[in-house]
Parts: sequence; C-alpha cells; structure tokens
Amino acid sequence: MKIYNSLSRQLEDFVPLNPEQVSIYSCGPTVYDYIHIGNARTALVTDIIRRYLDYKGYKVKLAQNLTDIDDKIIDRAGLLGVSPSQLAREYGEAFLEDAKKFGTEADVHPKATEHIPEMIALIQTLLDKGAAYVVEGSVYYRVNRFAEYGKLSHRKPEDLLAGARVEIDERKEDPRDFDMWKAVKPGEPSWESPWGRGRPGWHIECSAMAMKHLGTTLDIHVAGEDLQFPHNENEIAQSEMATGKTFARYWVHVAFLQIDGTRMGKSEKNFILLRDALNQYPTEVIRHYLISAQYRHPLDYNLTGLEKSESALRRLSNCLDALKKYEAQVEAEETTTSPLQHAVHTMKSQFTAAMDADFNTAQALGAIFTLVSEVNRSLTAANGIPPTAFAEAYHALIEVCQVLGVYNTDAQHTDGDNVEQRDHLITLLLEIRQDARSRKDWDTSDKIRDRLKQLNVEIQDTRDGATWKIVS
RNA sequence: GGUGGCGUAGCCAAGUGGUAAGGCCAGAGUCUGCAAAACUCUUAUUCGUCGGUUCGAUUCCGACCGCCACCUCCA
Repeated sequence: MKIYNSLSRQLEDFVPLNPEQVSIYSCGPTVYDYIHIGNARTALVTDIIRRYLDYKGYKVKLAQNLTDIDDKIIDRAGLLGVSPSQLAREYGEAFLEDAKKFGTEADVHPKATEHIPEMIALIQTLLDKGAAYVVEGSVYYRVNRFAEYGKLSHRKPEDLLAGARVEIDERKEDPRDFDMWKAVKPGEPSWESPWGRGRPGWHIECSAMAMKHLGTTLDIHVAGEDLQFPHNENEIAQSEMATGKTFARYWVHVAFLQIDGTRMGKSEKNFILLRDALNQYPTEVIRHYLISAQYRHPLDYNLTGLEKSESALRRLSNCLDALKKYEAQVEAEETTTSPLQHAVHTMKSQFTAAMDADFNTAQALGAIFTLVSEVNRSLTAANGIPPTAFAEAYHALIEVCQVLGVYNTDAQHTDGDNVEQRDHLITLLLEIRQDARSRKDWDTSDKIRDRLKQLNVEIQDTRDGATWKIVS
C-alpha cells in the first residue's frame, strides 16, 4: 500500500509505526460558521483512509480537532453580539451533526480550549530549549533554531521572504517567527499562563492535541493543501523541536474543491455549506461525487456533477436491489467457477490495487461498476449461474461500497414500527393490480402504479412478477 | 518573483513505454400491453501544441500555450 507523502513528494510504502494501531490526525475546522463542502472533502478523504485501513485489518485511531478559539471566532461573535465561546459551541455542535450525517466522525474530536494546559506545557518546553521568546506577554517561535524549517513545504528561507505579502511585525526577531501565545487584548477571551493572560496561537493547538491523543509520533496527518504552509510546517517545527522526534510520518494533502474553476474558500465567499448540500442530495451522492476524482486532483463542484453521481448511484443500487434476494445463499460446493465469480474476484483485487495506490477512489469505483455490469449481464442471462455466485457478488459489492460509504443499506427500511403494515398494504395493492392485469384492465393497473409512484413506491414488472421499492 | 499541480471523447474521470478503465448524457435495437429496470450496438486511430529520445510515447525529456493553487486567515 502506497501513500503520497508531501514530505518526500513521492509515493511511499505505508508501514505503520505500531502495527497494532494506526494513528491519524486530521486538521478540522475553525468553528465560526457551518462547514462547507470543501472542508467536507478533506474530512471525507480522511474517513475513507480510515475505513480502508480498517478494511485491510488495521486498528485505527483517528483524531480530528475543532479550533474553537481564534481571531475569526472573536470577530464573528462581535458582529453577532454573542460571546465567542457561545458561537464556538453552537458551530462546534453543528459541525459534529454534519459529520455524523456525512459519515465522517472521528474517534476523538479534541477542542483547543480544552487543551490549554497541554499547549502551555509545550510552549514552555520550547522556551526552555531556546526555541521561543517572549515579547510583551506573547510567545513567538524562533524559526531559525529549527534547521529543517521548510522541509514540508519545500521552501527555502529566502523564498519565504522574497514574495512575502506578510506584514512585518517589528517585535519579531525574524519575519518568519510565528506566535504560539497571544497576549490578551481588552474584551477578548483569555487564559492564565506563565507569561500573563492570553490565548493560544493556531498552530500550537494541533501540535499539542495530536501528541496528546496520538503520541509524539503519529502515522498519517491529513489536511487541505492550503494548510501545508505555514500551518503544517509550523506544527512540525513546534513538535519536533520539543520532542526531538518525527511528528508525523506521512503527510497527506487534499487538493482543493473549486467552484467554476477557482478555489472555494471562506475568504472568496463562494462556498457551499455541507448542510445545504445534504439537504439537496443524499449523503451517498455527495460522497460519490467527492471521490469521483483522486484526492490530489482539484475537483469542480457543480450541480451537473452531482446529477451524474446520482444517476451512477441509481445504477449501483438497482443492481444491489436485484441482487438482494440472493443474499442468504450460502456456498455449498464451490466446484463451479462461473464467469461471475471470476468477475467478483477481479473486482476485489482491482479495488484493493486501486486503493493501495494512494487511495485512488476513482479507479476503485471503476472496478465496482465493471462488476455491476457483469452482474446485470448475468442477471439478464441467468442461464446456469449458481445463486451463490450472485450472493458472492452481493456481499463483495456491499463490502467495498461500505469502505467508500456510497451505499446506504438502511435506505429501504427506516420508518420504524409501521414498516410491516406498510409492506402488507403494498403487497395487497400489487395483488389487486395483478388481478386487473390478468383481465387486461390496463387502466386500473396503471393507476395503481402511478398513484404508488406519487407515494414514492416504485413498481417494476419483471419476468417473475412485480417488484417494488421505496424511492426518495 | 519562488514553489507545486493540471490540460484524456459532448460532460466527468482512471490509466499505461507497445497502441485508451469506469460513470453521465445521446442515438439505434431487444424485452414489455405500456412504463421502469436491464441487456446489445454506436460515440477518442487518439490523450493541449511543437520538437527530442525510442523499434514504438498519451505515458520519458525539452520548449511553448492555456488554466489552477500555495508563498496571507481559509480544508
């Protein structure tokens, strides 16, 4: 299994530090607004890495943070006339709701404000090592003490200064130095520290929380490509200077989601909220769309793309619906090897090969749909294909679809107690319709079909009689 | 200015030094009372342009054109 590591700019074999448990850290959102679909792409890539590792038999611990104290939160709270902590709490909860609905929850969702002591300790360590200095109650990281600074973003010190559009803060020894602790300003939230009241800088929280929850060295660190510099670079500087150990072994950076060819970003104000998208399309459709391109390639977000995904997924679920009746078939004698069984094995190996190649979800989907075609062909022909082969295909497809999170197995029965009675009523209507059909009473037959369709029950007449399913 | 990336059919998107997965859309047909689903066939002699290396390049190298991103808070 290979992962593209931004650190080396190469595909590298993935070998976990501790084979018993793979650790993953994913940079989460600053909670001053609902998360947008771009944030969701990074969360989704993280989630699929986790699910795939799980599929491969690894135990995984995934931490995704919430930045709940930050300039933006303070500014937004001021505008809305609420306290920063209240604003952060509301959007933090909203983020967790969205993540749950989107299927991208982590094992731990640490919050910055709940890790102030860890951050202070880390800053103190860096001060003790001479890698930081205090100016008027703020603490800065001394970049030139870390010889490897720039190794992630592959920037040389002179490059960093040359085109820098950054305002020079005269109090810094070096323009590249960044704050780990910000001295309190009037009216802003603050915490007690050895250097006076203040609040943490952005970068220090990820270092402190990642190391607290995953240990000094973690396996995989995921973030949007915009965070590579300076955020991730600074995380490395802080953590490795403090511990003397590698902070993260594999750096995964997710390419940007675009709108009309340009980046979707909060500052561009062209973003689409995940929850709005989820109100328009099912989770699976959005997930399918976001993984229809490999994660290191930019992807343009638009409605026609989503409609394509919706159609593609309909093809997939039609196939699975047709296959479902074979679900319980157990393989008795595996003497016969039908072409379908061969196709199932091919799909599995192609799926694994694709995912092993830096999580190539687009290619993995190709393997899945190739099998879908083969299944449909077999279903149409149905000559001498053992039912167990269909069962195998069903289970194989369900399994890989769950790794990608593109098929909702609960879709057909979510309504709870009334489901059984509903099913009986539909069965009754189908019987009446069948009677009408045998009389060639097409008006009645079509009326039942049309009216049920209006109630989201779709009838299909097949060789073996009518089938029905709930559609949304 | 520095760094990185992208350009494959109408649209989206994989991919490989030996002659282009998959999805969507479209057209024709099969099945069907009709519909839906499914199946069959059709849709890139060609992978931005121009050179080079090679027996052979879309895939390697160079130049050029176009687009995007990072270097500043943003996943």
